[in-house]
Amino acid sequence: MGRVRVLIVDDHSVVRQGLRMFLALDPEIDIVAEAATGEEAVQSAREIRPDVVLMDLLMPGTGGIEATRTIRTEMPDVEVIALTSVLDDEAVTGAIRAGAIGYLLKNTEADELLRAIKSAAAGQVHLSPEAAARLVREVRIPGSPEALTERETAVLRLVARGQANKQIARELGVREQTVKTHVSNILAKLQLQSRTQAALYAVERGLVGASDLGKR
Amino acid sequence: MGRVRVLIVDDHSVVRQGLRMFLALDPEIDIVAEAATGEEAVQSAREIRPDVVLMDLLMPGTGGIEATRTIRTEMPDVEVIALTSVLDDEAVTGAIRAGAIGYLLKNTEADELLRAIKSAAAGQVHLSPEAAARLVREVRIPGSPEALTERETAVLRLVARGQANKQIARELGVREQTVKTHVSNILAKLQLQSRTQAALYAVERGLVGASDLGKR
DNA sequence: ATCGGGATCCCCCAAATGGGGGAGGTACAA
DNA sequence: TTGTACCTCCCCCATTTGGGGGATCCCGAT
Repeated sequence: MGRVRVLIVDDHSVVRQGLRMFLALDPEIDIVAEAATGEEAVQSAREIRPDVVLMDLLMPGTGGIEATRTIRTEMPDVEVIALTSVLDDEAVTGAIRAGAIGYLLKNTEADELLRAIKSAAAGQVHLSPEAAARLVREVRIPGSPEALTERETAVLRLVARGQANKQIARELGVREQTVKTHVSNILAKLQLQSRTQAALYAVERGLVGASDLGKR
Repeated sequence: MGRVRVLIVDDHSVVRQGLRMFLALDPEIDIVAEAATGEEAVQSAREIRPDVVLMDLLMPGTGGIEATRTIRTEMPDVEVIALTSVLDDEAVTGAIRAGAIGYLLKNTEADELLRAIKSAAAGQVHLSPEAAARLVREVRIPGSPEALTERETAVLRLVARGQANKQIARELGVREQTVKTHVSNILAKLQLQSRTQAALYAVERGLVGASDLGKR
């Protein structure tokens, strides 16, 4: 196949310059356009149909996530890589839900960025390790359950084994109060009403090994 | 006759790997497919018509017992061997009632597992000694302590969908008091301490379909 | 240096849950 | 007829659960 045709979207021209500079060094990459806003990005994507869009998420006006969603629904063959300086759960999961195939931080090395672009052109997912970590915690499901913390996950795992707060507290070496707090937060984040629902939720997601169910 | 065509069903890929590894050593065994859920197992059985299905009972979603029932009613020529890590009366009798021809624990020796598979392919019953013991006891004592009544089963099914007593009462058209009584009796019969445990118990036994879990 | 997230604990309080009784009704079988 | 099992509902009461505050500590990032 030919060179990978790339659209760069970022509101800072310096960033665009920098990206173009060092992406141009790769003979397989072809920078076909640039955009400074979400609207421009969508417009440009419509006209030139790039293979890959490098999309900054933090932009004035139509944000990168919104632009990503529009592009992906209108042009499923155009892959979008989210490129941003911040790493937070909402941005990561939002971008992925909007249809981004990759998520990279701006401090990624040159060669990793190149690999990501080529992967995306081939339709393969490429996430920065950090972004991937965020994602696995957040199971992709409508209703956008917020990511549970490590401790909360541990508690949920025990809830899903049918244990009462008191038992969990003993097992984790904390007060029952603490467990109660965690359980409350879990229910709030997952938008559930009872520990039984939480337990079922965990089982559905395979958060507990099926074999663990018998451990009573 | 030719080699015994086997379908492995287990939600843990490690277990599948392990089983395939050491079953592949026998020249008479042919692993033709694997499945990770009850649905997959049924689907796969329909497509490839294995001689024997090695079925894990403890799986998230459609449990192994339910899958066994479906396979055996649809495809009587496909034999199912229940393979699980836990040994309890409900699982044993449930699996047998669902149509399993064998019941083995996961810690059985390699050669016994092989014998069981070949026996199953020949339509012969093969139970682990412990399972056999449970079974005779169950048959001899029909008034088994774990037999839930029809109404109790209905209640348990709703408990396993994460519903509160009040909701269940409304759904069944009775007082909340009645539901409480049923739940208490269920817990007593199954020797459990909480509704969460009851819900998990029901899921393990495939009392609720995987699709039901989402019905909240 | 400050800010925020995470974990830990506390109080109060309402609701849900679970266990112990009992008590009608029906239906089916000994 | 007399059980017996099942379903239904009730009372009382202890415990558990869940929600609302708030507080402290630690740690990592800004």
